[in-house]
Amino acid sequence: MEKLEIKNQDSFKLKDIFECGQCFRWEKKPDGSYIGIINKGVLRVKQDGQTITFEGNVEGNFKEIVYDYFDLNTDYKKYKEKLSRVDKYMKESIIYGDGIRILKQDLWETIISFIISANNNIPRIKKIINAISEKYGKEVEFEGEKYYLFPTIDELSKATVEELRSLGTGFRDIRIFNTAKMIKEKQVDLDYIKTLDDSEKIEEELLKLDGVGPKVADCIMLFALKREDVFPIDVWVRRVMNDLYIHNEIEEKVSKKEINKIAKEKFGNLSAIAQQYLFYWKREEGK
DNA sequence: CCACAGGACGGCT
DNA sequence: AGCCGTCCTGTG
Repeated sequence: MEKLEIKNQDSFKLKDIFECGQCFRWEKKPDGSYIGIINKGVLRVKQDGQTITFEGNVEGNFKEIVYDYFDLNTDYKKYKEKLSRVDKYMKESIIYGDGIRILKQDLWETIISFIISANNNIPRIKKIINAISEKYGKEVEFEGEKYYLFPTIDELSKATVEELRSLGTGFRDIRIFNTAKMIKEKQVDLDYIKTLDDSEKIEEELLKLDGVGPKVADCIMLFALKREDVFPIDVWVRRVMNDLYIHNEIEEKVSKKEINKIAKEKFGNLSAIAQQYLFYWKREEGK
């Protein structure tokens, strides 16, 4: 068991990070800490004000993995200062979601997770990902309990469509099956994608995968590849953007094109970060 | 029992 | 290019 303590950490709140809709494998424990299964192992994170404690077992250098996963080398104050100047809405949303950070998650796991997210809600997405991990992933032990890592490409490629369906994936079964196959056979090469600089080129590659449309591609690019210039548009984002900036009487009529244009104008190359604050603010408010 | 919520896709114009 | 019906499961 390894341990790392960080003091004076700003822009870090467990709830904001784990419940802003970016991740599916973190659970809150009765003592307020969170336990998460990342691709390299199991972690527990505790927070006492500005002091954060990470404990766990991971493959590789513990500190490096924690810093990388929690994006601890990025100064969120800079983002927040810049975006607060956009308008009063951004300012308010940043006060609300002050502790948000964008996690840097595993690309393969993020692709499958967000294919599952299509037309789906968070509790069910979590349930499906846990079921898939339990069936195909490696078992690991942490504090005397059993956990299951998200399956590797090879492990998940062994799944049949029928098995995937039985795990509750619904109509997404074939999409997961096809995408796993395409990635295993390197029709879409994840290592190649990681070397790409141009967001448009990355999107083009991701869209080749079955079950990956514009929204899912943007989420993958943001949550696994740290692209700050994307703008994933789901019903909530459309709702927020219409309420704040567009004011169309029929929300469904607002086109993605129009939303993207306004996002570019207002938030520039930080559109993805702005979207996280806005989304979290309005979604929590609407609960 | 029904209505509703949530994106990708394919067939249509 | 844009519109719309369909896909599955959980909730109220």
